[in-house]
Amino acid sequence: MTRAARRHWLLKTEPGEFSIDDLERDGRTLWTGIRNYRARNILRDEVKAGDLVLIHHSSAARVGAAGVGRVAGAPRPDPTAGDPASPYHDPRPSPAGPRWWAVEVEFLEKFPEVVTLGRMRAEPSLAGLPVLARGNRLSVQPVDEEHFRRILRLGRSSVAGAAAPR
DNA sequence: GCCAACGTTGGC
DNA sequence: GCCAACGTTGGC
Repeated sequence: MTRAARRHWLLKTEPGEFSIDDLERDGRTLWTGIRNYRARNILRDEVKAGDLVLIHHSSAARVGAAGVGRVAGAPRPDPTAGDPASPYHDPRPSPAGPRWWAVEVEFLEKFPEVVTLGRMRAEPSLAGLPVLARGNRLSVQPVDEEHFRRILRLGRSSVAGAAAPR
């Protein structure tokens, strides 16, 4: 383990817009449309190529971690910000350089079942995970490596999981 | 659809 | 720079 250890993140998406299935189908995608400064700062300044990300479905029937991806390149200016045809178009001038940033994400795996927020909350070892905090709206969030591993384990074992509600 | 929590805007 | 009003997010 080096000091420059790979970091782990959670990326929110509304599956009605873009889901883990879409990412699996496409193989990779440019993760655009982040329009919050705190999320932007994390994306632009901290996310590195090779970092692993949980793909998190929000505003969905099953809210939670749906799979895993990997950051496939350095963050770059979000092209949708300058595209009048995009719902994420931001017409404001940005004289000091790009305001919004995006990053390429490649598909790694889809969990057999979404690891729901309820499932995560039932897991004492996931205490402190930012996405579980009340009122947390950040669309790019850090995830501890240990938390990441535990969610991965939950996701991979969810079919065989004993406590899956029907 | 409700509504709590958060973020942004804008008058002062 | 304060802060109230407004808009958005997002779980439920």
